Amino acid sequence: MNAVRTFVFLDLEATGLPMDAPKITEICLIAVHVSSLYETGKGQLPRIMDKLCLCVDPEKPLTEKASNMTGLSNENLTNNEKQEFNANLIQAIGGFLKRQAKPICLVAHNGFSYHFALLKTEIYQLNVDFPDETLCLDSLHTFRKLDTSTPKLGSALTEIYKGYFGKEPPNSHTAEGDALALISVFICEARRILEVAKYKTWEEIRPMNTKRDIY
DNA sequence: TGCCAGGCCCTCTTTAGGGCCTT
Repeated sequence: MNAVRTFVFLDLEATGLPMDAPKITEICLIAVHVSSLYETGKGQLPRIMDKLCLCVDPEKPLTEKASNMTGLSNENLTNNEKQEFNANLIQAIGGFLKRQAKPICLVAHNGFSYHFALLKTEIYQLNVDFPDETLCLDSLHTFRKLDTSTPKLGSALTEIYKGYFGKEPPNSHTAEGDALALISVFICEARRILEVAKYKTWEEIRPMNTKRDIY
């Protein structure tokens, strides 16, 4: 396997958790070249980042908790005339990824069980898919593999961030805010993370359980 | 009618159960 040249940090906001058969309400992809991961100091963000952030009409009600947490609602998404998860969005993501140096690795916190799985479910419903050679890395699993004795870290993204920076991550529970927080902590441990990283291919990602009616 | 994820990790484990993490 060729060494990853671009890490694309992914965060989704959605109508709920997997038991709610969620639909995406916001997606953010931030692409960072591997050289920037090594050259950026702790507490700084890379100067060169490509960002794609899109709000999405989920076409189903948000749970109250999800709406309160994210600040997104069916009302404000509709009032802003956001489109559903459709071919335009897939085309935008596809074009964004094509601009990045390959191989590409998507990174998300709890990605294997949530973000990648949900994104794959939504993409499948449009009868399209990402290239199978796209790699995926779950930062939740990866951080748990690290020796976190100093500082003592929880494994939630906010806890990991507080462990390194001693404060709450800014703009938490917005897709861009969480993606940037993930980049910040990833940079703190980039070399160690890449030593223990266990990648999956996009093909290996299991879609989120869809046995319940999602419409 | 009721339906309530799932992969990973830890331990009071391995013939299992429970908690974490994501909105």
